[in-house]
Formats: sequence, structure tokens, C-alpha cells
Amino acid sequence: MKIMNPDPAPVFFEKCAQHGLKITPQRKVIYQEVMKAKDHPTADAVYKRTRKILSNISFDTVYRTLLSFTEIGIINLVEGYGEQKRFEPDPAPHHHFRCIKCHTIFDFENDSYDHIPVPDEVRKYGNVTNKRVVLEGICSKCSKSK
Amino acid sequence: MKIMNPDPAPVFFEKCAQHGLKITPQRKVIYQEVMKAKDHPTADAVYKRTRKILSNISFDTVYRTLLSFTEIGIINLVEGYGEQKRFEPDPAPHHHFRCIKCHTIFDFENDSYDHIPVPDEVRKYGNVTNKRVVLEGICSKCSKSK
DNA sequence: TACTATATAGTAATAATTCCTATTTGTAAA
DNA sequence: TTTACAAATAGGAATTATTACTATATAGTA
Repeated sequence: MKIMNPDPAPVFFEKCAQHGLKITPQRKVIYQEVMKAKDHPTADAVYKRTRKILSNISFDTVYRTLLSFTEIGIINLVEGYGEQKRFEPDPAPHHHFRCIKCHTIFDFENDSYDHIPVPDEVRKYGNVTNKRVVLEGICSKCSKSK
Repeated sequence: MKIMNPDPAPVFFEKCAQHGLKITPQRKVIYQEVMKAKDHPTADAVYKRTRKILSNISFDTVYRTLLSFTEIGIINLVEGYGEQKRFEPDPAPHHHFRCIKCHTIFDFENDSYDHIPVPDEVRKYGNVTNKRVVLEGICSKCSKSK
């Protein structure tokens, strides 16, 4: 017996409840589409995939929902984060602390981070020319202004 | 004697020559503005700063030039990279290899990366909730299709 | 079952990025 | 030097991504 649209994992219901998000058919489908993705889909890609199941879902719903899911931590946003491009002058190796609320990036240097070994596994993907550690969290300013 | 517009560092001329970029007044000013930035300016911010020196420089020139500089490696692009937002399903800790040409991101897991210690220095910026190592380079597909 | 805050579809507005074209300019070669 | 020409520029337009708006529908609670 083939189940066409099984319910999402319990974590989905738990997290939504925790954060007061209602369970809608749209959200269930969007969540499942992201969970089964093997790539890192854009909002537009998720939109196209969900439309095969919910034929009149709107882009805005998909987009907003993805952001909501990101906020409650059931999916992730990968770099780039879709904001404006930002440039930096310093070509010396350094690392970043990034605030997930206000998106400010703080630079720091760290010698041991500079020298982390590249796993063999990664060599098959390509030739590594830059290493960067990105630490993410909420900056002190944002956690105060809460 | 005050020098108003000293020439950029030699590395600027060397790298431009290496990559066949002509030395223009616009490029000199743009380069210097980025080099003296203490923040991570957007293209628009660089545009506004350069206009104080070259009053009729166009946004397009600034934007293109910043991208050129990034390509030849005299300035850097920080995350986000200004592309579309991309989402990923896996909330488990993992790391990324990112191709600087085609922007594909390859996931990999690495236990020792998961456990890198957070420097004390970083604690003053905020509370770290996520660690990610981003290795950048050119993926094997892109280096072939060269 | 009825109520109400939340979510939705559809669309419009805004913002960021990229493209286009006529003109100008840096640089290599004469 | 001067010349020739590929490359770069200004100005603006087009495209693409993101976010906002509003009337309607719906999930979840009382």
C-alpha cells in the first residue's frame, strides 16, 4: 500500500506548535519538499516543486513560509543569504561571526582556524583556495534589544 | 605637504596587469575606498563614497569593478553573496565546499570541524549557536570546463 | 459550531542586479 | 610621440529577486 502524502516528521508539528505556527496543507507540502531536496533549492525552485502538488499555491506563501521555517529552525539558509553583496578589503585570512538577526558580520583572526586541515573527502569536490570559519548566533546588540 | 590621492598599493597595479585590467582613475578610487573601509560595504555604499571623489561615476562602473576586483582576488566578497536565498533541509551540523565560479555548494560532514573551540574573543560579539566551516575554491567541473 | 487571529492567493511595489549602447580612454605598437 | 583599437565608462533601461498589500479563506480554540 502506497502512501501518497504521509505526514511530516513529528518535529515539524512540535516546532510549529512551540512557535504558534498553524499547520496548513501548504506548510506541510513546503516542508516535505525541502526535506527531500538533495540540492540547496532557491525559493523559486521550492515553489515550482510545490505547485505540482498544490497547483495554485502562491510564490509569496512559499517564500514567507521558508523564512518562517528558517526562523523556527526546522530548515536552514545557506550562504549566500540573498542579501546585498558585501565586499571586504582584507585579503588576509580571517573568520566571521555573523548575527542571524541583523546580519552584521564581525571579523576576527585566529591562527588555529587558519590551519585546519582539509579533509581528503573534500578534495574530490575541487581545489580549496580559501578556508573560513563562520560562527553564527545573535549579536550582543540584538539580544539586548529583544 | 599633503598628498590628496596617493596611488594605491603596488599589489593593485601588479594584479591588474596580470589579469589585463586597465588602470583607470575610477578603478584606483574604487580600490582605495574599499581598502580603507572598516565595515563590509555594499556596492551601493562604495558607489556613494566614490561619488564624493569622482562626482559622476556610475553605479554600474562601481558594481562591475567590484566584481572584477573580486575575480582577480584583490578584494573579497563576504557571505551573503547576493545571490538568491538558498535553503537546505538538514539541520544536522555540516560544512560546505563552495565553488567560487558556479556557486554550487557541496555539503560534507566532519566531526572535528563540529568541535572546533570558539575563541574567547568571539564571545564579546555574541552567543554562538552554529559553527560552519566554509572551504572555497574551484570545483572540478569548473576547472575542467576552463 | 462559531469565533478570531493567522495564513493564503493574487498582485503590486520595491530593491538589487545585470544588460545595453554610444562615447571615451588606456595601452601597445608604429 | 602619435595612432589604432580593445576595453572601460556613463547613463539609463531591463530583468530578476524580494517584500508588501488586501480581500478572502482557514486552523485551532472556546
